[in-house]
Amino acid sequence: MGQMDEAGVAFLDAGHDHDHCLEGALGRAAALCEERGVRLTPLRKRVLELIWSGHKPLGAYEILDILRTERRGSAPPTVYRALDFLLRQGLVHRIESLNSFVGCPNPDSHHGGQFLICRSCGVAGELNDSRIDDAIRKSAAKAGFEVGRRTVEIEGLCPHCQDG
Amino acid sequence: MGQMDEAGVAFLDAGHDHDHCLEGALGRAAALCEERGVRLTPLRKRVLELIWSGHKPLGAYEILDILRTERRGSAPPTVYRALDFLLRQGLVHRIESLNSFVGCPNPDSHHGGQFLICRSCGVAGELNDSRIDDAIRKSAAKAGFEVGRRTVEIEGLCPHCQDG
DNA sequence: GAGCATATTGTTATGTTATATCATATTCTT
DNA sequence: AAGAATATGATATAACATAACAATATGCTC
Repeated sequence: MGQMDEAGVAFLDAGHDHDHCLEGALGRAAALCEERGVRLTPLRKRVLELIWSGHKPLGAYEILDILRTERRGSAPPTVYRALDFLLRQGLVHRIESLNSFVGCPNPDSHHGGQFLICRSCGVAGELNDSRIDDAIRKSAAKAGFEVGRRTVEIEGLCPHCQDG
Repeated sequence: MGQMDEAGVAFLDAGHDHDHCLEGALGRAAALCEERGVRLTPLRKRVLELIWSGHKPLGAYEILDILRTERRGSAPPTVYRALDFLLRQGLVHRIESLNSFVGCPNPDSHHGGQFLICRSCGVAGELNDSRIDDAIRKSAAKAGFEVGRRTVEIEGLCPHCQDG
């Protein structure tokens, strides 16, 4: 699996081993939670797993539809509470422009994600380009604005979908 | 009223004439629609006016609550249709992270806006820093991604709200 | 391991945001 | 004036999210 550089993104990983990526993500998540003394319960783990099972952002109700087939009594709060936990731990990101959620490949450092979202196939790749962040910080500083959470979501066409 | 530079933003305009800003926006909107052969009907104009009546992004249902006091039969589609029109004409922007809408100070050129949004007072200032856009374009190009709509929303504290 | 505090999940209800659909009315074109 | 296209009225429902309280599980102290 390709190593991510500063601006690396999933789209580049052609010979991408998806199962390995999922297992890796779950393993890192478990380790991180252990380290932090927070509980990655079966429910939370399952939701994270569902989110990581593809690179397409998943809506809360899509997750719920799957959970309902597995756990009786699943309801919207079931999902939203698990998502709250995963968001707080930096294990998933919310894509504002899609009301959806994706796994975070770098959960160690809390960061606002930058996303490239393909309008054709729906895949979302996370970018973490410090130059974008620098440009934002400089521009905000010029306006005397103290920067908090950043939302950067770029809709467009991924390399695989540009041919058609 | 302060002239906007490349990265100018409403927060900087201390001796800011608000009514003039509103009238200016409505005037420009009317001229643009005339030019484009599209109709800025009374309803659409009123919605735009409501959005421009403050610098805080307005939710569709906030707009609706006001419309209901003015036009019998106002309903969600009334608002969303007007918003669709205004968005298509570039007269307003949608703030994804707030599910809200703000007026666009530069409706001539279609562009994805960049916003600084104060978590304390709620005011949203539009930025249009080409360096942020350049950084995004470069980073996307590196990933082979064809850039479409950009969503850049920075939550934080505006100069006026940093004292407390 | 019994008792207690805390955290997690179950359950029901409701709030908020957005769209589908069809009817009616207005405007533009010829 | 007739017909096409656009805009609005009206009703219903879909999609997204949270409030509030009950029940259960977990961790801690003794």
